[in-house]
Amino acid sequence: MTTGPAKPPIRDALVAAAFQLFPERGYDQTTVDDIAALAGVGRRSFFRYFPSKEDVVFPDHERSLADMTAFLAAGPDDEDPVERVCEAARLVLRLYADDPVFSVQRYRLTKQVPGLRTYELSVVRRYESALAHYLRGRFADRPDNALRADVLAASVVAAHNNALRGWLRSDGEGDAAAAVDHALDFVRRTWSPDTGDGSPGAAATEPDDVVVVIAKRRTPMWRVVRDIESALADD
Amino acid sequence: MTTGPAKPPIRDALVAAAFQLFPERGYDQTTVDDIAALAGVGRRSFFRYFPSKEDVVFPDHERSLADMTAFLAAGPDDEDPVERVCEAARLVLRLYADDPVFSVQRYRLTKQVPGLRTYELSVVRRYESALAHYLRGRFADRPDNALRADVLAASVVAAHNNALRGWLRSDGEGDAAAAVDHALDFVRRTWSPDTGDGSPGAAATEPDDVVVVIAKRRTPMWRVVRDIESALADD
DNA sequence: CATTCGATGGCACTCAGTACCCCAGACTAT
DNA sequence: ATAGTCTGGGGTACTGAGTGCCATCGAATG
Repeated sequence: MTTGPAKPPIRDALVAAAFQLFPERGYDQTTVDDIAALAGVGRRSFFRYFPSKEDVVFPDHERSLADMTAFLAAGPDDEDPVERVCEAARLVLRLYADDPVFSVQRYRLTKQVPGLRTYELSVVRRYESALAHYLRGRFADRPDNALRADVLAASVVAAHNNALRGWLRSDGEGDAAAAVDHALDFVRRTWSPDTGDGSPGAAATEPDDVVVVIAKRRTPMWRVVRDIESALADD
Repeated sequence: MTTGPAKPPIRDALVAAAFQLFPERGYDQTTVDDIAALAGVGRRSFFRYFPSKEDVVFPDHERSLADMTAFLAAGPDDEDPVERVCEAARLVLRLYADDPVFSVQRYRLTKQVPGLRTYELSVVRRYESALAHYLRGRFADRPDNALRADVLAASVVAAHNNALRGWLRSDGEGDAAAAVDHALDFVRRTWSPDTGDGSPGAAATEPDDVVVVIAKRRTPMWRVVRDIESALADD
């Protein structure tokens, strides 16, 4: 009875009705009354399931956002935060890739309805804020931790969106996972601690409990901290 | 000249009326009729000057966006694109910093009205798109130019917003230009080694002195950072 | 003086979103 | 069983944003 196939809940009926009417008449030309009528419910019930007309276009983003924050919170403390947020981005992508038909349909809609584009922005922003919040905590012991967190979160989201949009433009034909992996790899390369030129040398090879760091004055603080951290790490 | 005093006073009156009423009654409790009535014009005229109620909160963003795109287009081809977009971000910041009272007032408003936050997001997005479009062109000869452009544009915007928000939170008391310079410097440094164009900033930091730090393993990070910071400080 | 044009006000309309009340069915206490 | 009440949906009326249409007024122009 719980998973009866002959009883689609009202919520699903509303989503189905909306995505039947939107491609036919267009988003603006479809009223909430039309959707409710086609779904066989009263207009009032629509707003019981969706706080606004726009929300029916993103029916399960609330759950997805909750999933992502839970995923971030469940991360072990010794995991590289950069890896963790990249994995979180992959999690979101999977939500799109698991239902390509629906995702492409929605993409076409949002592409040509300014109001939906704006709404989608606010949705994406919440993901970005969740990432930034997580990173602020993980970067708490670094200078400029909020700035670092905001910029990295924005970078990850931008890379994710770049790959996702490319995949959506191809009608969901290509390999979404590979595309997002490539994009995230780009971000990871510019952020991962690679021993570059001019960085302070860290004599961490000695097995005793002392680390000696030699840094030149006016070395960027992030380089110093980065190398200290890797030198202090127990691995 | 085109910038003569013959500007429509109605528009300014509407903005003044809106920003008088919003703090009094709140944004949602202020109707467009109220604003128009206080400005001494008909309700219909409000929508002649502003396409929506939200637009009156960002009266000159359209001009600002045009300024920024023009600034990007006017850049010489031999200039480092990273520097150019950073300079463009500074341009936008100046628009806020030039009128601190208005900017702080608007910040307080957008902070507590979800609809305005969403609208501001769409505004910021247009700046980011303009930056990304410019960078796509400048990165045309590199692999992943679109990805590189999107991520860098997002980073610059995130850094700019981080600095701007900090300044706005302090009621416009601190040095906004210095804050955004610091934030943009962070972005520039994480991108300079990767862009590898021999940016002018890289050679300028010719270290002349050396500092040695000795730390024990598992020392709290904040302690290490504090000592390093004071040792590296140029005083 | 008549005309055209641009800017404005007024009116009426659609539609999203909300407040309030009603109704039907299910479950429970007596 | 009868009454109480809890829940989920329906219906009505209202507010307010945004739009289309037309009348008006004033200035520039013939």
